[in-house]
Amino acid sequence: MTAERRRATIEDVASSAGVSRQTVSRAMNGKGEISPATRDRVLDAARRLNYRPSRFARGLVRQQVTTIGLLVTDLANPYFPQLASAVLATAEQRGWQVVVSATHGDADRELDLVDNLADQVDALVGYLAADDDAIAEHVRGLPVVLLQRDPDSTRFGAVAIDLESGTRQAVEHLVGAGHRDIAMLGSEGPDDVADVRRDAFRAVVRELGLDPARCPVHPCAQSVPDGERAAAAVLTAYPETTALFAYSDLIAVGAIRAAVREGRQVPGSCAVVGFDGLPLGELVTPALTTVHIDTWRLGELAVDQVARQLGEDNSGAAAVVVPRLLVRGSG
Amino acid sequence: MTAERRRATIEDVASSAGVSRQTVSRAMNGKGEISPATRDRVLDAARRLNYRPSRFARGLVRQQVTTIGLLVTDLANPYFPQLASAVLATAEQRGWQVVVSATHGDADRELDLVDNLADQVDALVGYLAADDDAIAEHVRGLPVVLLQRDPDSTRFGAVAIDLESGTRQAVEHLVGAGHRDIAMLGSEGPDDVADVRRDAFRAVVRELGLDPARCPVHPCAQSVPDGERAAAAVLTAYPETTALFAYSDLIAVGAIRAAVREGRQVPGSCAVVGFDGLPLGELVTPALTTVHIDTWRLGELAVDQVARQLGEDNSGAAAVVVPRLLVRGSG
DNA sequence: CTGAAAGCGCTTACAG
DNA sequence: CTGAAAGCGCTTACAG
Repeated sequence: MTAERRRATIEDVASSAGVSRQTVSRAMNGKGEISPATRDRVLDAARRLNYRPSRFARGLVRQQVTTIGLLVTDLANPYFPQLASAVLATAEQRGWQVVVSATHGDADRELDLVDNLADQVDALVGYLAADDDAIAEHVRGLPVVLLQRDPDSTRFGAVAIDLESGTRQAVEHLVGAGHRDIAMLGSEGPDDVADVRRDAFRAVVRELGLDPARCPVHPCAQSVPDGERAAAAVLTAYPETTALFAYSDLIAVGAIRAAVREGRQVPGSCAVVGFDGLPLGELVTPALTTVHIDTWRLGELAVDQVARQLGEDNSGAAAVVVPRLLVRGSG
Repeated sequence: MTAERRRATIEDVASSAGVSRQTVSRAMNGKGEISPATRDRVLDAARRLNYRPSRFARGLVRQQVTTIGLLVTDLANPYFPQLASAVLATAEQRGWQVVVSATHGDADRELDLVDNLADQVDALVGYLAADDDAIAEHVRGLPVVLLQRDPDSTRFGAVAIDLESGTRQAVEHLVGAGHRDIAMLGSEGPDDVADVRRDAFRAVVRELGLDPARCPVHPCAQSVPDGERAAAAVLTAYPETTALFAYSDLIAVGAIRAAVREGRQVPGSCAVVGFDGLPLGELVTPALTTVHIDTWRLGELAVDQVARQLGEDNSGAAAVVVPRLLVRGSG
């Protein structure tokens, strides 16, 4: 007799217990209409055979298992764990499962992953770089909630982050502390590429009556070493700079380092303000002043919106997360 | 006409395109044996109806979608993201999906989550506190790989971390630097509760001929503030201590702070060595010297072991991850 | 190249 | 309390 490869089915349990399939079903699902003796006999057989009902057969007949796909760039990026955590918790509360997938920032891969997920889940939540048409083609009617996207910019569900408000809070805070030469670190690319963050910074600079020439914007990738390099470059090119506004905490941590290395006191002779509100901001010295994004709320709102799209719930809520300045030590 | 609630089925597409179900199946699955014209017509109808084949029906008939469940304590704990990331990446390479679930350290919940996952996945990977019998009762024959568990201590699959080797590397390093008064921070509980970490530390202390009385072990929960408190307590109770060996990086970061606050130079008058090798160790000042655990490898090995248990692969590999000391600035 | 039949493993009425 | 029948939505041989 060879080792049993095949998984036990309801039929195996039924014949082993000497009953019909629907009696097995009753026992497994804790329904009434079954004598305790029979139930025990069936449950015993099930245990003995390591019987687990097929999720496919079950899902096919009772249409109520909900699984959502969560697509992030990279879980190892400190921005995502809390968001993912919130999505998991909120989904679990509703009895939903969450399949997680990571694009690693690869735009081509993104749509492949969407394809895979679309086959296996009931809704998709995530960071998608592709445009509406491309997404639509791949999700084929699957409910979608885009993270960190202006709801007006897409026909899919979306949860926005009010970057402009966050930026305003940061810059106002710096201006209130007397700063007039505030450089921004972290625009994504060259000037002719649309960049919400850079635009928000410039708008606020104008709004507050600052001199744009004294508030340069420096491109910078999203990492500590890149922040370090960019900050060093800015402080060299614009030595009169007294404050650095970074568009992510990772960049800001690098900026603190660079400033210190350049002989600046932080925040005394060079304030640094970050953006994100990651826990790691509390570990550096001085602790990072930053615009905190409530990523837990972001995840919650996204799952709520999925629920609405799935028609289980109609409570409306503005799908915008407004960041809040968190003043710690660096600025 | 009310809005269409029901999802389109293969039958809907078939009648809309004027063909039979199996022709739809052929078109959707890109099989041959279909004329281009028919295929286009079917695909058009499918697109129009937002048709996505039911994953349940499909899974039922072709038994080959593999989904694994990953159970962690809490994704927001900095120890888990990289592990989760590795599991996702390794699973994706095999074309597997990953459902993630978090226990939040709640032992009761743990088994509930196992129940849920056991219904929906083909194998389970994770941190489980429950004993073999309890796990067995809930997984009912599901392949299981336990993380950070000695393979000899369980009849399930397991990937171990050689904590003793890591501890030895750390303590030998400190002894090599001249330290004789080395306190350990982070035993889980009182002396009569089994604790691999504490035992390893004491064994190494003895092995290296240190005086156990000069190498006390202080209990401490896994967080920065707790590390701070514990370190302060130790430095007060044993002022001759010149090195702190923390059993996690979070604790170690707190220890650095406490030491600095107590007027110690780190590492000059008080060395600090952590355990885990988290990225955040590079952000603190001085950068944390730590015993690095290759969590990426841990995740890979776990998924490999799942593959073996599912019988898809038989390449054997020792399921042990040996940590490596990473000397940075703090010790 | 296309369709009629059977079956994947369950659950849900419906009889008895 | 228990079982025979039908069906969930697909795919896989098998005819034609």
